Amino acid sequence: MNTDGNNAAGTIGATKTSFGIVEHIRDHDASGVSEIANDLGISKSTAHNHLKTLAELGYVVRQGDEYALGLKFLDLGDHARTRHALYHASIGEMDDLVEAVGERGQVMVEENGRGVYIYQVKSEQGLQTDSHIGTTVDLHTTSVGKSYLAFCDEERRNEILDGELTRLTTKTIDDRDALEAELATIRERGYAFNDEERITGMRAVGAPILSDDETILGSISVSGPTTRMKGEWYHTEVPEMVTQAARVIGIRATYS
Amino acid sequence: MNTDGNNAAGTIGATKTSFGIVEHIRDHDASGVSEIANDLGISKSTAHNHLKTLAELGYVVRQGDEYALGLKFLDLGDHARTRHALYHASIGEMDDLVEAVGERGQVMVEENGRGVYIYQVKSEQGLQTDSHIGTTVDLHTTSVGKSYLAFCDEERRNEILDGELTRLTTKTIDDRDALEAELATIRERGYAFNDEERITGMRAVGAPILSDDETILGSISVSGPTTRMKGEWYHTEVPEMVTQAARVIGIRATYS
DNA sequence: GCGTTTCGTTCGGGTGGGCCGAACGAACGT
DNA sequence: ACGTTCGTTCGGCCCACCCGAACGAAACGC
Repeated sequence: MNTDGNNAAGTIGATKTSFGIVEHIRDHDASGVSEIANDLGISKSTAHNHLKTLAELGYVVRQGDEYALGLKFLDLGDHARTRHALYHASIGEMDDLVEAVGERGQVMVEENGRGVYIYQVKSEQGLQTDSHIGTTVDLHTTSVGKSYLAFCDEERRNEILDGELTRLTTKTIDDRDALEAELATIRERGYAFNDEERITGMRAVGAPILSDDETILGSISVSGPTTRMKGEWYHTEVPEMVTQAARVIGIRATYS
Repeated sequence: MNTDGNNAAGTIGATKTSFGIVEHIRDHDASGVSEIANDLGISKSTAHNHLKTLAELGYVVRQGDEYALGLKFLDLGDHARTRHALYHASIGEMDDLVEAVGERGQVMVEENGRGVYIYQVKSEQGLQTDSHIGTTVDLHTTSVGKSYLAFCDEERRNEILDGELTRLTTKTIDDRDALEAELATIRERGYAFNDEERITGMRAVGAPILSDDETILGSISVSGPTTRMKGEWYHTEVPEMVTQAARVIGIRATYS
């Protein structure tokens, strides 16, 4: 009765269902049994059994008559990012960078062909956007992502850029050749701009974090509205500060 | 062939196995198929199938010939704590508090009878301890936990303190009556001390975060070594600052 | 106050798939 | 070149996952 057919052989259906439920709860903040059963196309009793199991394990908690995500995921998430040397190396330095620039800063690593923010520092002028810790983004639409693409292996880059380049704004670079040209420029000067390529009205400056053996660990950026990110400040001073911070973080990451 | 027997009726075994694998990876940073199969008492092929499924979902990633936790957990963990109004309310204020006191600060909420740190601010004098984001602690062994116990419903307190009170140091309050007396004191003066009750050589000052309708949302604390946490500073000045911060956070949490 | 709806939960029964053991292939290290 | 150990694949058995139906509780409207 499943409409799928996308079952790779030798995979566990129950696990997929459990995580499907978890993700449903994540996307709705909290969910009830019937709602989940309807949305996922499973029976109420099945949804109930999964939730009972997840609750017993501590991964979901009851909130009145609904279920919410348990804080055990916080522990898992922390372990996941602690693996990355870049995380420890960037913490203090990013705070300094954000203070100096006065705009939001973020640290990104690549996973499964997408960029994941593992650390984020808010600036004084708190500007709400949709990016949180753990948010994933298309690499070609951000300054952090382009920094990464510019400095990773060509082989890996081809794997990542294999498919269609999604277009998020009118300025998104969705042509592969144009993107390669942009990456060459970034590779040459050592940092990347983002001029409203992901969100209209937002600009950013990013730079790669390189280990001492030239392998790329991830990248960092600061981002703010076009009203403040402009002129000499945006084109030379901020890039100077970002690349300097990236150098320091790279060094700290290699000696950890 | 399972040695357990602890299967509550109507729960999904495959889900338990999958999360068992995830937790094994967490505890070992990275694990291989055979290692997991041995430690969990399952066959290699079963472990393989679970890992294949988890990898397909993006919750584990291959690292050479081992598996590590994927950053998808970071997203889930962030959503789990974002549910708590206390998290947003405490961010800026805790940083200020830590700067003023000069010692590490943490924010705790209760889940399943244990305390979970959802935010932590390191101080200048970086002191390494074993507590991270997502760490769980016994409530009766910390200043945050005792603050919570002192101000939550009596009914809830009885549920939580039902079992044995684990003893972590010679100073841990492991007697129920003594603990109740301590809680009464805390309730009266509005804040809690921790004098080497969890880790020898560490002291802390904690205070509850109360919503305007007197319900408790969690608690905060600052903690440092006994060499610095002493005298008038520890006994009156720090408590003053902690309770003041707690008041502000409580107000911010109710109007969010 | 009573019908109505919708919630979460429990209960069996059927069968699909999860689990295992054995075999295979590759990568080391000696 | 050998032995060991890794990850992976392949069949088959039988258990447990999934479902549908029935139950109990709570919240609604008339």
